[in-house]
Amino acid sequence: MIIKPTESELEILNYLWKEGPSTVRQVHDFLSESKDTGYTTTLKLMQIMNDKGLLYRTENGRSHIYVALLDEEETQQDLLGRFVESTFRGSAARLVIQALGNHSTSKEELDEIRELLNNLENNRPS
Amino acid sequence: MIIKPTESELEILNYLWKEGPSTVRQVHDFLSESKDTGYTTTLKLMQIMNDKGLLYRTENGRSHIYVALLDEEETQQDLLGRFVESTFRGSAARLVIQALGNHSTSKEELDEIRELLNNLENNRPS
DNA sequence: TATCACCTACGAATAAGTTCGTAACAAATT
DNA sequence: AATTTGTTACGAACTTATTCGTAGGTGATA
Repeated sequence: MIIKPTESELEILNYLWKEGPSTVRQVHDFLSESKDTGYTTTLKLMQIMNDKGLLYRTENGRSHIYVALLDEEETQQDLLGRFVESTFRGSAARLVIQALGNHSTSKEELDEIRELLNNLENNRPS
Repeated sequence: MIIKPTESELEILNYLWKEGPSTVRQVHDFLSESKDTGYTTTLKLMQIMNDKGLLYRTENGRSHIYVALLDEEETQQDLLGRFVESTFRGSAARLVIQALGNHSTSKEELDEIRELLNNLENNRPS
């Protein structure tokens, strides 16, 4: 799937990835906490996403239950690639350095990253 | 400056950050290599960016020389913050892991990251 | 001097994304 | 039975970004 979800679509996908199959009502109630848009806006967006093939839905009484059809990691990977390209002119290393330097990260996460770093270095000659 | 440059604006900013003060012609010639749009499109974009305060320009004979008014690192930082939020639900660590795992990074860069990691861990109790 | 090349200015068309109002329907409540 | 509540459908307005055509000017060239 080579689709780039829009900003609003991504918010919806994030909810579905985290919470699993959900109704428009559930998605909207969540989005409302941080956003000030009407119910029909969320509804319309999810209908469009359904048309585009980003979501799949099944009937459930008088409402629908929606599921994300895009894979979370795959989508993140794709967006990350574009972002590195457009914002860091292709340098993933510079992005990583800025990300680590300016966002709080737990010791566990830092250890996980260090582990990854060791693996990378070992599997890479030169 | 709390401005979010658009995709096209960022392309122009990237050129100006890298190459320094430039004319529309220079910017356009570069963008043309990877994009298929007319000269007046680039011109219009840079005029709009000038109006918005993203660029500053000085007269130079019958043409203009443009300079980026946004700071490169500051802008990257801002965009990175948004990106982590929208695409990785706020987890910079997950972004870093995906970035390191899927983009080729040189040994020198890996070392630099490791160095940074050590500093972070030292300056962080718990 | 006439033409050509290169520049700016800017209105306007196009495209993409977002938002909402209204209609229609069914179930639940009074 | 009438009203309220919650749902989908969908057209249309609005907003933002991108793109280009055309006009107008100036200097170099034929």
